[in-house]
Amino acid sequence: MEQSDLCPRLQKGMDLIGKRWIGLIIYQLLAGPQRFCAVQAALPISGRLLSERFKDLENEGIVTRVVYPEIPVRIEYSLTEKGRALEPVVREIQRWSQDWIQIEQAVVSSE
Amino acid sequence: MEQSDLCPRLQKGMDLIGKRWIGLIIYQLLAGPQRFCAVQAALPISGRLLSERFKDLENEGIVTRVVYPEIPVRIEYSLTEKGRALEPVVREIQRWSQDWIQIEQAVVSSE
DNA sequence: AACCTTCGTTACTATTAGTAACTAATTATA
DNA sequence: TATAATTAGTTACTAATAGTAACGAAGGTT
Repeated sequence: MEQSDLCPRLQKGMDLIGKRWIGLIIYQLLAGPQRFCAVQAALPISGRLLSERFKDLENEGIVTRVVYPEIPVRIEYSLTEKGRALEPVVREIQRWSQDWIQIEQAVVSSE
Repeated sequence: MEQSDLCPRLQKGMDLIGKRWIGLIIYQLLAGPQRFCAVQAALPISGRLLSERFKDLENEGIVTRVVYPEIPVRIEYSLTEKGRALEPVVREIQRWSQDWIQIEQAVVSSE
């Protein structure tokens, strides 16, 4: 494993979106800032991993975390400009999925 | 982990491209049909995983595997129509990476 | 006091990734 | 004839990541 002239930026970008849950988390946040439990409710992801992913995304400058010291504390996650710039990527994945992925229906009986 | 009304197609699509190496393998094959060792030489991926990923991609109908019984056997992997349809996704990831990812340069000294 | 909510963390198991050595078929080289 | 080389993998093993479940802290409510 010692190559190559592969563009290191593309490599980093692919590593980022080629990581479980990242795409769907960004898709969720494209709908607007959301709190932890809202994202968790929208996706089949556990709290442990969501917490880990939010930290990664903060470190990458894709997501910001804002604390509102309210009744029970409210913490909102939202996309930065860098994060919103991923919208075309998500849109293209969405389009491809609609065009090329079919859902297999459970068939009860053909009688 | 029991939700939601998330589109199952998008979920499947995200699962697919949100898997390590998949994006870069497709990026490589967009340059044209290639043999196993060429893809391996172009990416920092081991034979074991590349073999596994090609099998997955064949099962998904994204890649086809053609055997040419030549001098040493030649086996070429290429994208199907479904695979080529991922080009816009790859292009958008490429564009985003160019725009938003910077490479940290190693600095020897500032003297 | 006992319980609820939100936003996590900790501890543990299961799955996936990475590394290295090996195989089979054929061909080239010493 | 043995030795090595190439292609396309596989096998065996270790390391890293994901998934599950239970717990914790900081408040508020009953």
